[in-house]
Amino acid sequence: MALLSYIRRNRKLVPQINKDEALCEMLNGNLPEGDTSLITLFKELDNTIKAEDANVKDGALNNAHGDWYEYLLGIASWNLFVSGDAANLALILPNIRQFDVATLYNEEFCNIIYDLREKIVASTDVELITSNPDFVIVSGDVVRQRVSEFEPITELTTENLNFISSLYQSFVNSCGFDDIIGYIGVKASLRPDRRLQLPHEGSLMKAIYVHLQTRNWIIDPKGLKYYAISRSINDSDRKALRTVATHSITTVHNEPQAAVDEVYAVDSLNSATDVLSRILN
Amino acid sequence: MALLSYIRRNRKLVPQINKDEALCEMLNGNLPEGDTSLITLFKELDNTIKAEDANVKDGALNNAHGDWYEYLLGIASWNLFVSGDAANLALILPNIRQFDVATLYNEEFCNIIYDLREKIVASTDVELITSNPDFVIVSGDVVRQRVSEFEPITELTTENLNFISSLYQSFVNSCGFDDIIGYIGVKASLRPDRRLQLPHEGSLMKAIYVHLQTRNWIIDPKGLKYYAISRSINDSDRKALRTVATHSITTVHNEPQAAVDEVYAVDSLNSATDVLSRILN
DNA sequence: TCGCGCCGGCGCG
DNA sequence: TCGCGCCGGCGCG
Repeated sequence: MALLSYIRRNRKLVPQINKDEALCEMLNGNLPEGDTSLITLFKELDNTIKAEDANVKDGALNNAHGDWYEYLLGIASWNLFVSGDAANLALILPNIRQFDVATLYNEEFCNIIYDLREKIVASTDVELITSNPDFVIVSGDVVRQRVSEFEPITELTTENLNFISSLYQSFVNSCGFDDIIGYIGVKASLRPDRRLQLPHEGSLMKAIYVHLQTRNWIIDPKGLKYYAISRSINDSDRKALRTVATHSITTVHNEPQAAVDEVYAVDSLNSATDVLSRILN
Repeated sequence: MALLSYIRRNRKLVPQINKDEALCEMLNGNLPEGDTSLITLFKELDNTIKAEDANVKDGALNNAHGDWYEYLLGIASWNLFVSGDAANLALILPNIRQFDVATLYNEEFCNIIYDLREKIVASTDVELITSNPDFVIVSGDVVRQRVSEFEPITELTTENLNFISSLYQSFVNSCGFDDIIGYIGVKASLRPDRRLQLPHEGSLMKAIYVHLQTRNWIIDPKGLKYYAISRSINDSDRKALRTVATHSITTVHNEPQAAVDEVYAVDSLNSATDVLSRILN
């Protein structure tokens, strides 16, 4: 069937979803309505895919949900910045094998991070490992320095999805200490085990930031923010995400600091815009 | 079919696996051979179950694998202690809603942990949350104080599974500072995201321990160990699990300390015995 | 080929 | 009822 261009079959005839094409084709190139529930929408898209090919595994849909959710948030962030209603921009990041987030900093700070990693490994065989955050928040200043065209995204096309997911490349080696405002951990859904990946990531990013600050005698820094966004969040999630960044509780000198600064439920493009205007201003 | 006592159907006719019974019945009450690969074994058990009822979902099997793996490690630990070849005992822990690990400590230390949690929450609305570790390692001394019968487990029965998974109850309020030697994070398999739950847990348990030590002026403490065990471990897993406990890198005074002290691949009862004799001695 | 980071569907108390 | 903590099956570079 020609319509099924977003489901392919590999050499073993296992169906494989092309995540970008699937989203664009099923939505006919249109962004979801502003108030459409993404929980509902993704279930409908799942049903469409399963109706096309019942052999599609749940794991494939799980995988797609993660990207779809990031794409829609990435578009909301871009459009908000283009409209002039956001001071800063949230950028989708690829995985850590594809991109080292430290290289967003200019050479000076990037080298300090390299140096920190090396020294820690060399002295004690201990590492500073977390997954790449889903989004990085960069300052509007650096965005205007590095990007020249600011057109809103009004259509869901694979070109547009490719644009927002590779935008980060424009910012390599271009951020000063204050140009990386923070990160966002994004999950389509939470579980009591998986949600702890967020405080881990927040803790590590903040510990590295504190180290940068110390090494450079930066007095009274702005601080690094780490936010979490999911389609649905309950009270236990909120409580767990208030977990302390452990580097801040061993001495009495510092106030204990949360690993995740704020947690937001975002289940539609409208709420994405609302939440991002709070985070990005 | 009468044989299917370990697959039940709820009111909506959805099949449900009784995890304990399933393991015992499928293995006919026998422990796996010492050199049987658990990866292979679990796949065979999955196939048996799916052959009985094709509607069993992968999620149900995932859930069962976690328990089966813990049961077998719990039995190996018990038998090792009973045989006299282990100084300490690793106990299966339930989830955090069912049991607060802090209550394993005697009243004095338990109250300090309560106090720490309260003060942190009251002062800064920040929490100290992680999932319960899968296993706690308690000293042989306290085991001999609290348990009177030491029979090896030679059969897989639901009674025996119930025994090893509720043994922890014997140790409530009975551990001094040095009687909780450490914890073990156990996962049947790892993924690059899920494996980070282990350093998070290790980091938090160690930060709490350091706090106990500080509050009690304990000089030169033994330290708290956090181990990780999985059926299969690759180089990236090992590297990620060497991630630093972040509380140990903010000051120059302490040596950076790993959140996870050692990582072991355990894919058979024999290797379980080998690894546990290293951890528990 | 494999490492990354994705997430839903559990059994149980 | 729901919170806990379980984990495999992805699409992609």
